[in-house]
Amino acid sequence: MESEAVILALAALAQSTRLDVFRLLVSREPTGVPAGEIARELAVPANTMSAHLSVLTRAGLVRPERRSRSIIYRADLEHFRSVATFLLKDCCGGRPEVCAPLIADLTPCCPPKEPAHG
Amino acid sequence: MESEAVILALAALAQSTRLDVFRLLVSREPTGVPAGEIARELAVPANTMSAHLSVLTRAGLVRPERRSRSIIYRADLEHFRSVATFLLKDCCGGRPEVCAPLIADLTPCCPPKEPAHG
DNA sequence: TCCATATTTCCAGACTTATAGAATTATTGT
DNA sequence: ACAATAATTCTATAAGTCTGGAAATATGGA
Repeated sequence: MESEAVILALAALAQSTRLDVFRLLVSREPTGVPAGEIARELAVPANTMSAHLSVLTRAGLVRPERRSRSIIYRADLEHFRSVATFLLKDCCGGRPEVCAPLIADLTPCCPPKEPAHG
Repeated sequence: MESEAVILALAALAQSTRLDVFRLLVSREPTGVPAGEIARELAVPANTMSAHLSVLTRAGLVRPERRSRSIIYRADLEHFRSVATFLLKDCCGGRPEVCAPLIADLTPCCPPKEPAHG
């Protein structure tokens, strides 16, 4: 991942409406949400929301797909993960003491795949 | 962590000079680097750099400490980690399939503490 | 006190972002 | 073709950011 792409993603998320949109779309994976409904749920005018969705799309964090009259937006979790990876490796490279507690913190919600016996 | 604080941190890192500063300071932990040297190494005028350092400081990502005539800046890795945790739990809550590969990706560089026998 | 060093604050200009009204485009049904 | 629905683009305004020259502030040494 290029640092230019990371900056684009960080800038996209560094705005409260857009952070809310991204969280909403993550919570609605894998179904996605039409643009109008996003605007309604977050109480933002449709055209303003359209501008925000365009920023998130350019940043690669969401992807639009037309379905009949609606345009369904979905979070691109792969892209988000690669941004997070860049950030953490940047920080972690040579400094395990930083990421180890983060992994410890994350593991309870994301258990590494195990054979089902416990 | 408040989402307001996260937005501040994301905005601070969403700028190439500041991302470079943060990376530099992470690589120079725990010694830190004086403001003037940061400016020199990144080829940015001192007053411009001062503005960027102020943004990073307000965001909680770095901390200044005066030592004689110099002001030494250090990365605040704890704060950075709590930003990363917020972002990933936001994404991860209920969706282990997102963070599991990230943990897998991170683990080689940040081995969980083990008794020394390997 | 006077000077040099290190950094910040003040200020202004250029640029970018956030917002939303009005108009436009795309799709579907009658 | 016409109307209704869904979303975007056009446009303008207000607000915020980035940059760096000039001035100001803090520190330490002679």
